[in-house]
Amino acid sequence: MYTVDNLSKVLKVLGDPTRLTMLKQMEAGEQCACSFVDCFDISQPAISRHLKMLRQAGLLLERRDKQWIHYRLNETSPFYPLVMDLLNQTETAEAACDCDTECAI
Amino acid sequence: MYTVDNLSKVLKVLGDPTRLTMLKQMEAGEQCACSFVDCFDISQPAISRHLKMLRQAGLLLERRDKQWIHYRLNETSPFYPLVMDLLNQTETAEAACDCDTECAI
DNA sequence: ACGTTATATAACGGTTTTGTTATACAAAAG
DNA sequence: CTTTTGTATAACAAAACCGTTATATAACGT
Repeated sequence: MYTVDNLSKVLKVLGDPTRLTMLKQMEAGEQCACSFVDCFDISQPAISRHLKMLRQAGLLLERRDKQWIHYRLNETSPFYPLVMDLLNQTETAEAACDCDTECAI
Repeated sequence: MYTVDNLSKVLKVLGDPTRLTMLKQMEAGEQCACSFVDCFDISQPAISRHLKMLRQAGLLLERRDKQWIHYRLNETSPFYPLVMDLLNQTETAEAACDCDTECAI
């Protein structure tokens, strides 16, 4: 069971279209931070902060590979089932977002 | 299927402890606006605005009875299943909140 | 060593949120 | 008609949010 406080904090983090789209993209698997920078029309520092909020909410895990940092959904988060449920019910981001990730491992 | 935009807007509205607690209380059935005023340590206008946000998100329906306005979950909202799912997984508000609703119909 | 690429942080500004108090409106009660 | 009770709106202030640019850090490539 969630508490109202814990759940409302996570929902607040989820309640942003940029962050929700990021999560949707990570549904397919690990994503390099640089791919988000390519996908969105906001600055790299803005991307970095959105990722930080998702991380601090415990929703993401990161893996460093050389100079690239790859983010993925944290399957051990108590909110992971909720997040997956939401993402499953959400349309794929339309913006095709050429995430061919040059930085692919 | 939700769109990222629609879902993020609703999650933003849900991402507040006061509003989430309000919804949790309405899980049990219709609630008079005045009962919320008794329950929370915020002013009546603040309560009124939280209710308005929930209403505008399509999550609530209202029923006027004399001078009292009763709110209930909108079961026809496309987000109703999601809201119920969340509420079911959330602990009952601890603050006993003497909602014996003097204003009972 | 130096420059380049990827990421994070700092500092700042505009907008939104969330509370407040004061006031208006609606309905009931005296 | 005037007062009381319940609810909504207006106007305002403090805090949070989300973007920006500038700068720092980390790791690689030459």
